[in-house]
Amino acid sequence: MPRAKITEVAREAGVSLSTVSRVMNGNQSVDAALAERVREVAARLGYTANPLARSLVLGRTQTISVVIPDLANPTFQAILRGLSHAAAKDGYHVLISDTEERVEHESEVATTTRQRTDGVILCAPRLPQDELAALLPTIAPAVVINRGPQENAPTVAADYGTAIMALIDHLRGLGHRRLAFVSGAVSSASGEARRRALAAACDADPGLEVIEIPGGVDFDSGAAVASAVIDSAATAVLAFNDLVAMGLLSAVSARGIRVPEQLSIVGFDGIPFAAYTSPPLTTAAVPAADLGRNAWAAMHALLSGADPVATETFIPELVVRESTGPAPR
Amino acid sequence: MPRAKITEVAREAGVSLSTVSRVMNGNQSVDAALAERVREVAARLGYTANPLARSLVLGRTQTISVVIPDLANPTFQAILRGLSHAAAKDGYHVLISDTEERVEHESEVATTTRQRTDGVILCAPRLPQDELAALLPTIAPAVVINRGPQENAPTVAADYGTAIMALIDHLRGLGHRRLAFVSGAVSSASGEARRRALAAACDADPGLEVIEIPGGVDFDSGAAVASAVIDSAATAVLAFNDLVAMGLLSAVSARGIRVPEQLSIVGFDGIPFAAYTSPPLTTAAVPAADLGRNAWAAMHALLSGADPVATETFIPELVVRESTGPAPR
DNA sequence: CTGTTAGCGCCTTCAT
DNA sequence: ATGAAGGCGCTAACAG
Repeated sequence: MPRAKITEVAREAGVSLSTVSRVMNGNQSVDAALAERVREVAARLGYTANPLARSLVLGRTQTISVVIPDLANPTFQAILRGLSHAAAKDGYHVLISDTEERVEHESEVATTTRQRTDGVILCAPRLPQDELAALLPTIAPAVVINRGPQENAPTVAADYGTAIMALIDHLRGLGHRRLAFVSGAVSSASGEARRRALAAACDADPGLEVIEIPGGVDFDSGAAVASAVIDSAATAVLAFNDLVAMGLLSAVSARGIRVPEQLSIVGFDGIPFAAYTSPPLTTAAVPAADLGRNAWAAMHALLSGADPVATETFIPELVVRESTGPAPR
Repeated sequence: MPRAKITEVAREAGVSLSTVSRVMNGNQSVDAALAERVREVAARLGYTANPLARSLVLGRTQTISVVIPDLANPTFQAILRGLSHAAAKDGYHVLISDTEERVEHESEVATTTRQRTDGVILCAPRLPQDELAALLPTIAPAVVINRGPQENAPTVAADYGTAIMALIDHLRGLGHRRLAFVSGAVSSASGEARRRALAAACDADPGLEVIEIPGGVDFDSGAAVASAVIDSAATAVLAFNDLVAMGLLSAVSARGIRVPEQLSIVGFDGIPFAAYTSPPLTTAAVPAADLGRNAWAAMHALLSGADPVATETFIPELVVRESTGPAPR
């Protein structure tokens, strides 16, 4: 019960505030014996410096703000986890904000939370680039996750384009030529990256065809596009993420379609559960925890005045499981 | 960019600090015209009161601390999500701490984070009751999740006992008499509740047999006990949670055991993914987001001086899916 | 080496 | 209705 204030410790130990403060902060310039006495009194009183007061005078809170769009999404959860563990290891606290996919609030949340923290790590896939660019300088130091390189903040991101390529190559290798792409309903940074990669793949291989089917980002939206996918006559489908893939897999299976014999499905993200569907999902595993860990490392560097890398990129790993197989016929 | 301090606003508006403060806090005792002018200047300068300074003088931070044992666990994630959404709605921030299942740190984390927040919501299933009891008064106000009623803090919990009963009744109804229980390796509050319910069921029905198999709390530990489960000759198994159930389901399936024809499996928690395994998992759905929401409500009441309910209990819902079926033979 | 004196930025009596 | 002054609890010059 850190009820005790520095004043009481000082009085009890018969010294001045400054001395107590020095001792508590490990300032060597205090007589050893005196320091020991102070420490003892402090211990006896259960004294700990009030972090708020320290923050006010020191100008730092030992806390960072993390804003993410959706705590229900396993990928963001993993990012948060890696981040929070890493920050904790360095003695930092994490203030978490879930914007619940309401893009209009992201800037404000970032700004507001920034005031009570030392910096913000921003995961805002759908925030328009110009807004983001305008926001960043006002909340520095900031680190951005899963967006292209930024003017005013280091960036930690997965390379969605390359991962999509790997997925496509995998499918092409299996003989698939007509692909469906269930895109996230909303235009996100990573969605764009996916789309670009798809387009590039089509350009490179005229025999390849990709039908884009608008969808969402969760189970339900995956299930919802089942008909559209089937109607598309595609032999393989790239889902926006594993959640969508799982919803889709479940829905098409329910309609008697066999995966992968009649339809191959690939997910994206590599959430742990993707290994437990039936059949297990082929996917591109985004090292989300690493993203989080590295986002913290970048922030830590910023906070420590070290010069951080401006852009860090992770290549998702292609994980081939049983939801993909040779193209039918 | 809330760079502006109250002093600048005051100077710019030609008034005193106090006036600005009053205006910003909606204190009516300020001349309307003057107030308007101040507001305008404040807006122009992008002024916002420094939350840290306010916290220091006001003695409240508008932030609560949430400590949970494992951010990788979907149930805790859901709790956090419900909690954070509810708190945000009331204008509160959330400082999140993941103790990574290191029970020895839970007290300290709670104490430390309490100092920078207005209260702590504690999810510490394995913290010994006496330690918890000793801790609570020192971190008040506190709210405890998923533990028995506490002396010094309101409690929000799922009724594990009743849920286990429902699961057992379901299995008994299917003719199962020899059950395996894959217990979490560690003794947690909810683990005890499960065990008690199991024991009670055995007492009530001498024909019922329950073999306890020590396990963990995640996929891998579920897979790890596959042999033990098979060797136990049980016709149905209650997994500690859905994760364990999934790992187990996957492992026994790989050994050619058909679920539920040869072995019924039930999980616990009702994580979203449990619906997507093959076969989909019968489970007891803990309303985790509700737990979180209500934990916040309890904290909010505490913070507002309202008298909160001391103990709130949620009954998990039995969700019957295809992983359970009639006992073989 | 230790104590005294200023603030950090804001809110709040207390006067006026 | 407004301003001046004190203090929230602590750290950091600045003096001794």
